[in-house]
Amino acid sequence: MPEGHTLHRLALDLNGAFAGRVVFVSSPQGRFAESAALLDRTVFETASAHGKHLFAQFENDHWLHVHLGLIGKLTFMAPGRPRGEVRLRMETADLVADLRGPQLCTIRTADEVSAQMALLGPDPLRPDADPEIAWARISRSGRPIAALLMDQSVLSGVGNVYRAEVLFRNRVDPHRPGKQISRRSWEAIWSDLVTLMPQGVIDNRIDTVRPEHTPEEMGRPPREDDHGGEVYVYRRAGMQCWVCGSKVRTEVLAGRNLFWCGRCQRRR
DNA sequence: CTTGCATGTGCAT
DNA sequence: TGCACCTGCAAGT
Repeated sequence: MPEGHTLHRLALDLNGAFAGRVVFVSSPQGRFAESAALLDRTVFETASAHGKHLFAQFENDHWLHVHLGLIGKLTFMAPGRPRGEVRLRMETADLVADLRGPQLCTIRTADEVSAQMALLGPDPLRPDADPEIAWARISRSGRPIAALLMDQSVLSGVGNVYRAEVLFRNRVDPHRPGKQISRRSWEAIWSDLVTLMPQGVIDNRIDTVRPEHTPEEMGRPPREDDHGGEVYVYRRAGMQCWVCGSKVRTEVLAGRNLFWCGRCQRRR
């Protein structure tokens, strides 16, 4: 489930487990063995996330840079033999963190980390984020707002679930070009992300349904969506919109499956 | 058992 | 625009 909230949650969990401690680092699967040796038995200083990127600072200007991609996972468990293909293992006497299937796992210097962060747009989960930087790009672009929200150089951390849900919650047509989005709508979208995403970090899942639209309020049977949360439109193609009852639509936009309600989402 | 799909990105064409 | 990457899970046989 790697959208931005997942990486920020992992940074918190890594800090809770390892910050300030000497850690054992290895690569059971072997592909990260040389790099793991550089980190092994050194101090894990601190972890942080920017968008979908995870950074962990170790001693000696060694920064671990991880991107989970679509299928990568970082899981915690009690010490024991690794199960499956584990690219990177970090551990202390009482806790193990195993990384599997990452898109990217490499060691960088502080300068390289800064350069990487400079490529990323403002992250709604970071207190230092400046939404004006994103608005400057969006308000000049002819690309659909649904594509701009996914572009990590415009803003970072939003993935396919948050893009569909934040556009629904703010009744914005996903196809509307950025330059035709009103300042008012953009401010509503950004502030909604600043509300939704920290809740995602706390819950470790994405829930977007407002209290007035919960199954109890709407007289619907309770259910869990495939991704493990309650959402309005994501992966609900062909099903009834929970607000207006019309069919949830889907199409591929910016290379990913987009979901939206053609009746509810008409705002500029 | 096999197949297909997925919350992502980057490279080739 | 398409696909390769790589793992887990759910659905189908």
